[in-house]
Amino acid sequence: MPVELTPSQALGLWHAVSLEQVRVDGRDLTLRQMAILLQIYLVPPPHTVRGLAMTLGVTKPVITRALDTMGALGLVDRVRDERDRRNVIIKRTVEGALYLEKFGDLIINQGRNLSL
Amino acid sequence: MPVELTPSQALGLWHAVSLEQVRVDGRDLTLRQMAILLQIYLVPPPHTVRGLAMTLGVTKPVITRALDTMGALGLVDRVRDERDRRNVIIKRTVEGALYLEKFGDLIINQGRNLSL
DNA sequence: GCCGATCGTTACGCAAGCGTTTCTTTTATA
DNA sequence: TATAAAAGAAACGCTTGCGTAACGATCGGC
Repeated sequence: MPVELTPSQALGLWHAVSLEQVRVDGRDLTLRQMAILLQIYLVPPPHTVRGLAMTLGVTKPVITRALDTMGALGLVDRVRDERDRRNVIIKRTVEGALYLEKFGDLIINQGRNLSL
Repeated sequence: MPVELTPSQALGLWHAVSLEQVRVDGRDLTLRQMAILLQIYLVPPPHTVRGLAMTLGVTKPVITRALDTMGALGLVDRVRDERDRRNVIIKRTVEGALYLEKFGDLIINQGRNLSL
């Protein structure tokens, strides 16, 4: 089920959502952090630091730091993998799910309000 | 012409675009910078520092710094307003227009590839 | 012409992200 | 069992963005 957008709609949607997100959310996640968060919540687990780093095309410390930040915000959680204790499994949280649910609503509403 | 999206489509679109943008673009504009850039290019001029600050709901130094950064990247330009020399008029650039055109294409393509 | 108001910038100390490198723990292999 | 490899975190110096406060330049009203 593809989404067909005109150039005006595409940029207009991004514009409206970015604007509203800046105005409303004090947290101000970076694009990388947002990409990581969405990857964790939209792609089936398990998620590891190394896996996320490869998917995003960034180094591992970037993922570690992003998880530190978003963990402090309660958006994600980390648990040792007991089957291979070198790994860390990144877990979703209720707060993170709520955050993305609200963000999804924001996108939907701004898309609905587009009048270009 | 509204855009109707399901929650999966909304978050899936944001996910795909963010991911691709992280992988491809080394510039890594913040959400605020992106919102400012889109405001400049999608809303009829003139744009001033104060106006952008009010629209975004942020302080003026935030705008000044964002314009510094994006100006260094060639994405925007600044010109003194000769009618009221206190003002600075923010100008669009060819490079900025190309940047957003490519970004719009990215959104359109990722939307088209959505298969949720 | 003066003086308060407005506009954008700059300065300051601080927090957060970056890339690279090093370290610790754990696992796999010879 | 000794050793190499792998995963994630921590350390390092650096860059960039932040909020607040102060600043110089310019305008408008008296």
